[in-house]
Amino acid sequence: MNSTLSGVGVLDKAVAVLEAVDGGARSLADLVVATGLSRATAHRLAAALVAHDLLRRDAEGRYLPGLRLIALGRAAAAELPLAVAAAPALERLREATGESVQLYVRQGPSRVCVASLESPHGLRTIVGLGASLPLDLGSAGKVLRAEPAAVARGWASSVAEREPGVASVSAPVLDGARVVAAVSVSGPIDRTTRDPGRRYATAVTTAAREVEMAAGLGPR
Amino acid sequence: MNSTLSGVGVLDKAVAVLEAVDGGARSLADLVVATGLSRATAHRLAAALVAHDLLRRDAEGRYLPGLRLIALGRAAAAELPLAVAAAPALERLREATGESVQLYVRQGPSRVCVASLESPHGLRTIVGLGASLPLDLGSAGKVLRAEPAAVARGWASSVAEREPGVASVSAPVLDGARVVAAVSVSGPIDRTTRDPGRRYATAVTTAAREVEMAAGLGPR
DNA sequence: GACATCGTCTCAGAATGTGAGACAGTGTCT
DNA sequence: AGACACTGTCTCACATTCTGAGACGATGTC
Repeated sequence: MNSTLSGVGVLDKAVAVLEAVDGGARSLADLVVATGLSRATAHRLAAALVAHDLLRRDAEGRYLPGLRLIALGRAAAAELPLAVAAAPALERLREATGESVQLYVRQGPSRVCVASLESPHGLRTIVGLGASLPLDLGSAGKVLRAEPAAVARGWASSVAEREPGVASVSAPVLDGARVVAAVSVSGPIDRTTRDPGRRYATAVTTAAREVEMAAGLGPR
Repeated sequence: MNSTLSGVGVLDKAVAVLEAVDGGARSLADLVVATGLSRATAHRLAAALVAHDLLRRDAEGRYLPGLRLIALGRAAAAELPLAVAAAPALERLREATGESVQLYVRQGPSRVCVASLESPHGLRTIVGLGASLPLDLGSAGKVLRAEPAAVARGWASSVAEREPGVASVSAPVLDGARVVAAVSVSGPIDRTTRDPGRRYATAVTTAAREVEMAAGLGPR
């Protein structure tokens, strides 16, 4: 199940417990099956996490993510200079395209959405802030993987790759030659057409340059 | 022995590391002084947390809160039925008063802000979502402590108690006789006057009743 | 009434985490 | 140039800490 290289330790188990509750309220028994720990161990770790407010219990005794996490989450978001610097450029990109806009950074074997603006349309792409998406699917994945074709052209597109009915165009945010993030526009194929690059590539690459400028980076 | 505050264990140390970085980027040496751990231990724990994306490292090698935290934080916020149910009532309260509005819940020895709407005024009270504030100061503190005078009257007020220049009025959100949260309005004394209750008590208690209704609770 | 399932707690055994110290790399004085 | 004071990283023998089977009382369900 869990595949990080780590000799099993308390911390790894505690994190497993923490991640088990991020889908919703879980009873102790649920935690046991989700983590593979023994009842005694799951109970002990959960109790310890509760003591630190990383977990809390509802009236029925089930475990929920603790309130401390919402403060830590905000600290994590605030400590992302790129996301805050990028905000104005992303806002302009949303206005120019009318579609949902996201900023992704690479995170080990996946990509994490660190900024998300939604299209004003009724039918729109929605990616939750902090959401973890696969690196091998979608235009942003190509960009973050530094796929040769994407690097050469300065942008990448995908149609119904990660999600049916959705197309997207992404451009790399560069620091020198290093890809540090991907600016992405996505929307329903009906609006984006099956060749979304034609429509949005210019706007997206422009936005990527603006982000670099605002963040003090640059392609050099 | 005592199960409330645990004797030192890995988990407690890991949490100490996690909390050390929520103020900003920290070098390993910073972590050592902040946590009191040995360099070797701090390094090992930090590395383990990085593997779980609960910590990350910037270009200079310093430790920052990890991106996984922002997803967990959002999950924690989403899992707060009270906060989501309260949103419309709080919005109405902000419109009615023109001041910043917060919802607090008790958290052990302090109170945590679980919903925060800011006043449209240029000069306004700002309380970060997830912020942890003292329970012994401010009108919301009185309410959450179930201070007799506050319970009897149905609301509490404070002037320049927690923060100079700021006054607030809070009302309890009740489930039966139990105080589950505090609805709070706060602003600069110049606007709220030195008797903020006169001005806002009705609106705040009304909002508290609306929150109870929306959350399926009630004073009975 | 018998039975299943829940959360909680204890305890002996062992696996796990621990800190001193070695190490290489970097920056700063003299 | 050297000497020095820092970094962050890693190893290793030791013992502290965590572990899981199982007992327990409460609840819930046939």
